[in-house]
Amino acid sequence: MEWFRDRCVAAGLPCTHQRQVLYRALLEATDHPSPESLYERVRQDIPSISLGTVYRNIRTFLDSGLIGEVSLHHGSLRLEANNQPHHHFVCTDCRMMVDLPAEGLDEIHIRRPLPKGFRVNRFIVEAHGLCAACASKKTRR
Amino acid sequence: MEWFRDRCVAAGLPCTHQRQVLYRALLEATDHPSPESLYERVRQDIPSISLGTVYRNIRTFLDSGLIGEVSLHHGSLRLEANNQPHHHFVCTDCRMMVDLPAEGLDEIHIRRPLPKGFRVNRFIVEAHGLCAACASKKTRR
DNA sequence: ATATGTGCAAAGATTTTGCGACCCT
DNA sequence: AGGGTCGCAAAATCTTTGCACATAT
Repeated sequence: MEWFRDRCVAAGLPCTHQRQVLYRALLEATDHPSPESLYERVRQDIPSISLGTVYRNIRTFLDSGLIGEVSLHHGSLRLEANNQPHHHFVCTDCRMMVDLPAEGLDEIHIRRPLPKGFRVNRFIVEAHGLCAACASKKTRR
Repeated sequence: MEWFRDRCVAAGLPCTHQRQVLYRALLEATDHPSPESLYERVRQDIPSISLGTVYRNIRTFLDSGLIGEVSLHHGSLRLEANNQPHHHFVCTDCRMMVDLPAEGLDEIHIRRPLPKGFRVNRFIVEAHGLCAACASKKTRR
């Protein structure tokens, strides 16, 4: 775990005790935890830590690319009436989303069994990248 | 649009003016709108509609399966430290999530060009379905 | 006529932010 | 020593809910 200190230095971040414990909790988690859930785990090591600090460091880690965000649209509900099978392109910068018709990608085949008892109804491909507007914004600087 | 009345009847829902306008706005949208964004659009037809009604009917539509939710984890941030390429299984009932190693699925090939200027960094497959616990809960009744 | 929906406003939940004390380098 | 972080509490967002009146069937 000493390499975490190096990654902090590389990112220009002070390596505080809170950050070490928080990052370790994220490494050990296999369930894509929420901030609240992480807070519970971290409190077992640092009972005095505040939820605000958890949120603040999560944002810091995300901005430095140390961790990833699974829920690209957690900010608010996103809806659709389209019930045809289709996929999505999501811009990781501005979070805009457009449909990709199912014919645009090859069908998906499972090569390994899913966990026991799981039933899949539909495979949705999320193409993560940059939309035209955000891509040109990035190259311009 | 008269068929919307039938779908309401089928779902046991009164077909109010607000619902008709809201549903039409969803049909016409191509951008996976948020509740707030829908509210703006619907207000052009019904200036007196309230944001609460929009939220309430969105929930009603979702529960009846008339529309779909794109953001399965909008409720809160979900994080991961795993930066290996992998996919996700998401339970549409309890929203739990597990990783599926990339080797478990065939590689994804694009057969149609993406919209001009878009850059894809990564394809992530979301397998939507029911986890073991939720699946057995459903069959039991 | 009755059950359900609507508008309004308050409450709940999640996330961000301002402030003074404290820690990392 | 000095800049950034921490804990705390208040503010900002997003969403749900209780209530009295209106609407759909």
